[in-house]
Amino acid sequence: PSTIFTYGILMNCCCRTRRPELGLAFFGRVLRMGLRTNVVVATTVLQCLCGAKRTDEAVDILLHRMSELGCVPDDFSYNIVLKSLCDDSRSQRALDLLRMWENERGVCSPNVYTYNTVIHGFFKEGEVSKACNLFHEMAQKGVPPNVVTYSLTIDALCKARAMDKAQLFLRQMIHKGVRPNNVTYNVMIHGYCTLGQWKEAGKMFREMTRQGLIPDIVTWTSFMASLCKHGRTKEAAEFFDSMTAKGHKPDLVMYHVLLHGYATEGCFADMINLFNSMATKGTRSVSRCMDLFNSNICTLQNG
DNA sequence: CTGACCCGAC
Repeated sequence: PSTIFTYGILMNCCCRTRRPELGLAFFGRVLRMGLRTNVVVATTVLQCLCGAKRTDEAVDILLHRMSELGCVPDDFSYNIVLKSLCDDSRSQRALDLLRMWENERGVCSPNVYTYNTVIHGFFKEGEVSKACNLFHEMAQKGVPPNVVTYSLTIDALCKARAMDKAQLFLRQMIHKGVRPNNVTYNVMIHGYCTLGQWKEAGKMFREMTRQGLIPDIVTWTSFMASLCKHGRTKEAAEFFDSMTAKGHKPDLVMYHVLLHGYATEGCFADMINLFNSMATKGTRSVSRCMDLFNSNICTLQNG
């Protein structure tokens, strides 16, 4: 009953559970069985290669081998490989590939995911002007920046301690009708907290809730991290306690932040207590991954 | 069956 679709699902699963080589092994079976590959499965192969840190092979397949397999790369194919190049700190190479894609004039062209990926890559590498050029270019080419584009730009400005410019961008996006989301406000709040500008952070927090947005675990964690960095771990701990008392489940990052705070201030007894409560409460991220894997295995067997 | 952004870390 195995069709190319079931292999696609299985390979995707291997990728998500961090077993890209296994996914590639399944693709080997697809080839041996003589099943006809479609563009989604070919793109999943790219994803597996990228996950296995074999980006150059992914580029080669994207540019040369996909047509041999009888399919045309689509926007997903390009975006996945571009992301991998950017993750490897080769954003300029990603931009070159983006240019090649534009010149192909095929069925699809770079979209908002594409630009966001490469802009983010440039910001991460400190290539601010290249990132800004792309920001302007996308709008000119009829791809308006969305909430992600603005959020990652605002994040870069905040990390460069340019809070005034970040604030300007926030106003600009609202003016252009792009609604800020939790991420947008989280990076602003984190920016102000990092600089110890608690008052401004509070303003952002109130603006966020006024917009009907609900602060999430990232909001709280970054707030706690800033408290710890300013030698106020005790307040961070009180915050943590009130959160858990309200039934909010801390995640691994939140524990790490508080543990690191305790460690910095030499509160070793508190560290041990927290460590023990961490072990009993546990985190479910790993088991969730396994659930995903199992349900997809079932799909395969039923197919 | 597929893609982009925020919190830690040494």
